[in-house]
Amino acid sequence: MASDIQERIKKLIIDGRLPSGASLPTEPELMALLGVSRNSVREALKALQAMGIVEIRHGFGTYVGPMSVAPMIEGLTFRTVAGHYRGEDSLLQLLELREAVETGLIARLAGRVPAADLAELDALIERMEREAAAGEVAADTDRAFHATLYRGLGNLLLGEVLEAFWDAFHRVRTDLVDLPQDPKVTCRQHREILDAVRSGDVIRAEQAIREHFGNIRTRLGSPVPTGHPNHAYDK
Amino acid sequence: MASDIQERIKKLIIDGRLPSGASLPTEPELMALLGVSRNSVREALKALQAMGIVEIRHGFGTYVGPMSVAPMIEGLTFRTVAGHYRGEDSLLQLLELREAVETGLIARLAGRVPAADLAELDALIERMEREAAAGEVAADTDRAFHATLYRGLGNLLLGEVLEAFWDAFHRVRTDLVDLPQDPKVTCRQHREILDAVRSGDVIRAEQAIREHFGNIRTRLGSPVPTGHPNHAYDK
DNA sequence: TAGCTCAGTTGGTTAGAGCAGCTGACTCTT
DNA sequence: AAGAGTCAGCTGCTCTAACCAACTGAGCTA
Repeated sequence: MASDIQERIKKLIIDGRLPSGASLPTEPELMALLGVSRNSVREALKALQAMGIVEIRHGFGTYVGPMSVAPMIEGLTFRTVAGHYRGEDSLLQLLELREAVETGLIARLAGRVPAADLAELDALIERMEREAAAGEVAADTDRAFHATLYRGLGNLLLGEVLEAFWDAFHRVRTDLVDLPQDPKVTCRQHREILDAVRSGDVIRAEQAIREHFGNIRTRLGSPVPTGHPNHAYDK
Repeated sequence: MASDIQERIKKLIIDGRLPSGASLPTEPELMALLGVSRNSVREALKALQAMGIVEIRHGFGTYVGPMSVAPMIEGLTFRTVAGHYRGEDSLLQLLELREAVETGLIARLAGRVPAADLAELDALIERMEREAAAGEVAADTDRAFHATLYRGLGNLLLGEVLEAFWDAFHRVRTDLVDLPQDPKVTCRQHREILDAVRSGDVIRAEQAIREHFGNIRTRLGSPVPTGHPNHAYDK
């Protein structure tokens, strides 16, 4: 009976073709509509909120959520942190996931990034160089670089997933280990990635991405795979 | 105050180094421990359950969840279904996500799949052929093929994510559109993928994966991108 | 000894009351 | 007449207290 409530609320959204931001019935209305107590309604809404399906604003109302993949960040982050504290190499796994996916995608991208994005990427590298010279590089600058890079693939969902991976990794990294950063190296690697992608050189682009991740991996204290992108059986 | 409760329960797990399946305090114990009412405890647990962080068993107790990425399937599925009903091409986007990621990964895989996995993949294709001849192909056979294929990358997290994408796509597909299936074509394509990967021919492997997804895409009623894996600016 | 029964524990659900944040209309001041 | 301050009302948030439902395990019965 209980989890049906979640399903029935989801059905309300689906059947009503409600877009993100549309307002949902109030708690008392849902009680009447679904024939359950307030408590059950609230528990269902809490669960849906955790999945990003609804958005609850205190004193205002309940709304259809942004439908982003953001909620998965929470789960990924927790999983990684918990694994790390239990002595697993969960952070490395998350990094390898990003490396594997981004290396694969860069080939589709080389030589096909629209001029507008290229310009934006140039600006982002310059911004990072300025920040590096000034001292601290804002985390958002790195994030924006990766996000803008893959925007050219023209798939909104894919972009969101990659950002989610980035966010999870970033959150875990700052929470857990204080990774030594050399902003200048990061700048140079970003520039190399951009140059390779701009020139359409697939091999070089893959190499650049791999080196970028290899750099992070090294700072993570893990051996870098030898000579080949695949490292499935290195251990 | 409210969402702090979730954080504090998560902290219990982290600080206690609790592994998946470990039992958590009972609801009354959590009330005393956190100094909040039962209702608030339950709402927090419901949210954590939705994220796969805890697992609640009626009449038995509350436990640390499996920490899988399974919960994201729920969110992805809903997002896709909702988008579909609102006239967006969300299902196509999900398929493209899978295609982009799997095409990218196959290059890392070609020629590096361990013999045991190759044998298993052979068996899976044979099983699918038998099922195809008998009539209906079990969905799990296709799922197992994709899962086994990428197992060789040696990253458990990556495998889980790919399975989550597969699951979401499968669920939406069966719920929404009754995609015409030609099991024989699927069998042939799986065999081509396996042959290419076995021979270590990266180009052919990518081509085979692309063709496999192109096949699904066509049945989805969408134009197949012309001549190049990238289709960012075809529209 | 094998199986059943029942008491105790745990989560599930309901009800009612009061708290807290936000909005919009109303009123008072300028 | 225009602006700012106030307040009534809606909304979600939290708490208490009681009972229902599922599961376990000890003890009883055959």
